[in-house]
Amino acid sequence: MKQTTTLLKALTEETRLRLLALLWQGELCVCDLIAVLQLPQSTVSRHLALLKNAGWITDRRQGLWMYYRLADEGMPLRMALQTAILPHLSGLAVTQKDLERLGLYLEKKSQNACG
Amino acid sequence: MKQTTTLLKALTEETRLRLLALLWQGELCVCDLIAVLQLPQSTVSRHLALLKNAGWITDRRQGLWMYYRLADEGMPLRMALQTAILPHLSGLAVTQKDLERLGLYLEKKSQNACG
DNA sequence: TTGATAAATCCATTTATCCGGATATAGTGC
DNA sequence: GCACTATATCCGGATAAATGGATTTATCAA
Repeated sequence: MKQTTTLLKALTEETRLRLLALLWQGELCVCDLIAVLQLPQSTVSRHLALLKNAGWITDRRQGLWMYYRLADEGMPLRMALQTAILPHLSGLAVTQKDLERLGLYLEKKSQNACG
Repeated sequence: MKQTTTLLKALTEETRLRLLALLWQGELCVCDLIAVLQLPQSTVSRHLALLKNAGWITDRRQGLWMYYRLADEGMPLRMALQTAILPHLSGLAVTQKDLERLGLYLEKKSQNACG
């Protein structure tokens, strides 16, 4: 039961839902997420840590950057919740704005990388 | 987004999950739920009110008794979450004990009604 | 109207959660 | 080792939730 409520508690905060919706698009590093959400670094990092502890996401270090992505198949409840929630999130205005910002941000980032 | 988090927040408390699992069995009145959960009346009543406000359950008065049951079809997100969570809950030890207590309680209750 | 019962609401207290600046840690390159 | 950057963690204050006893409200029956 504890594990169940931990999993669910992780979902009850707008910033964390926005993070999950963004990570649904694929792997992103913390600095990407900070740029898109436009929130303080400590806030984003804290929410990511909580999502990770709850089992929603996993991380991977590459040099200085930490990349986060949705966790792989695992707990059936988590998979079922994911199926229920992610499509719903993508219909919300907040999420759509975030995804738009993400698109612009990644575009600009790739230009810089080549220039 | 607010509605989404409200719906999810309602799920982040053990007592409320136990209530939902019990009501999955069918309509029950507050006194039934108090008897099974063995918690103070004000605690149970408060959690029921919260679940109702979030849209998870509906109530119906019959004389002195208030009967609660899971809400009918409605918000797609709620239905999807329900589908994800209720089967999971019924596999948990806490829920199984509750259902067992419910069975014993209802049996005793029906005997009293006839005797 | 009165008395009894079921349930909701109030209240004060405790507990959990969130926030963001400050600080610590980890990795990179010189 | 030292400077630099990305990220994690710490900390004190603010806000939100949960708790359960006491009180209130609603309903019924005599």
